[in-house]
Amino acid sequence: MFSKTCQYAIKAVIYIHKQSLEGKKVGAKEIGQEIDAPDAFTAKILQVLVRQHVVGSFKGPTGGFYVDKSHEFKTLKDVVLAIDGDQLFQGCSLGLNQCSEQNPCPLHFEIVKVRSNIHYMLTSKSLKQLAEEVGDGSTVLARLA
Amino acid sequence: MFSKTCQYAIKAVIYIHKQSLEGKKVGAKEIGQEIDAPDAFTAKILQVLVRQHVVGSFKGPTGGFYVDKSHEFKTLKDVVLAIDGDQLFQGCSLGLNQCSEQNPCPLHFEIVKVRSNIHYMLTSKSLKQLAEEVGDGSTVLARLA
DNA sequence: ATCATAAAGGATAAAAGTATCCTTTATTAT
DNA sequence: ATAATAAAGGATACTTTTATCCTTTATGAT
Repeated sequence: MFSKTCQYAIKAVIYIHKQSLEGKKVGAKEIGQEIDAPDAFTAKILQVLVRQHVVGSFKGPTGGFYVDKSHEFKTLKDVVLAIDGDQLFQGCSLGLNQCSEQNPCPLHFEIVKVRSNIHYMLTSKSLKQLAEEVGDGSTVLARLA
Repeated sequence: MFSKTCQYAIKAVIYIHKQSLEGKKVGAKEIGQEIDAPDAFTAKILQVLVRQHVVGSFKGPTGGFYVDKSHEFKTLKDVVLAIDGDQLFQGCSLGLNQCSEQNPCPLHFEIVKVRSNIHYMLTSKSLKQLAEEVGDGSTVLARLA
C-alpha cells in the first residue's frame, strides 16, 4: 500500500510532531533511531518533506526538523503525496491510461470506495492528534525495547 | 496499490476467463497483446498463476491457458495473493514487526476498514462475472483501438 | 573569527521489480 | 517418426527503489 520510503516518512513526520509538542527540534539521526529507519536514508526523505513544506528544518547547532503553525493543516495524505505521489488516489488501479466512467476497467467503480476509505484514514486525524497518541502511549512508532 | 506485475496478472486472468467462456484456450502472446503487456513477461507471470492453480495451462499446438470447473472459486484476491503476496491484507501497514491491538501503530485501527473494502473489491464478484462484463463491453482491459 | 553542529546535496552501490531472449519439454498434426 | 506449436525454465539485462557515504552550506556557540 505504501512504499517502504513512505512508511518511514509517515513515522518520521509523526515523531517530529510529537517532539514539536514539547518545542523540541530533532535531528535526522535521532529520528532514524526512533522509527527504526536507516538515518542517512531518513535524512534524504526529510529533504523531500521539507521541500514540500510538510515539515520545517533549521541548520546548524540547535537545528533540526520541526513543525509550527505553518504546518498545522498538513495531514498524512500530504506525506503520502509528497513521497509516493498520487497513484493511491488518482488514475486507473489497473494501469489503463484510458479509464473513465464511459470506459471503465473492471475495478473502476469499486476502487472509488476503497480510495474514499484511504482518504479518510489519511485525513481524519490531524498529525498533532496522531503525535499525541504516540505521546501518551496509545500507539507506537517502533517496537518497544 | 498493486504492483505492475499484479495489474498485468489481474487483466490476464480476466481475459483468460473471458476466452474460456467460449471454450477457447489462449496463448501468452495473445494475452499480452490484449492487455497491453509485454508478452514474454506475461508468460512469466502466467507460470506463477499456473503453479498457484489460479489458471490452467496446456502445452503444444491447441495448447494455451484456460480455466475450468477446478478454478471456479478463485477470485481476484487469489491473483493478488499469488503475485504480490499478502502485504495488502496482513501485517503492519507501516512496517512494524510488532503491531497489534495491544501495541498498535498509528494506522492500526483505520487500516482494518480499508482492508475490508479491498477484500470486498477483490472477492465480491466472481472472475466469471468480471469476464462477462468485459465480454459485453461494460468494462475494458485495455484502451480501445 | 573559529569551531562544532546539523541539514542539503551529490555520487555511488545494493537490492528488488520489470523485461527480454534463448533453450528445453510436452503435445498435436501430418 | 517428424515437424510444428506452445508452455516451462534459465540466463541475462534494464529500471526503480532502497541505502550509504562524503562534501558543501548554513547557523550557533565559544
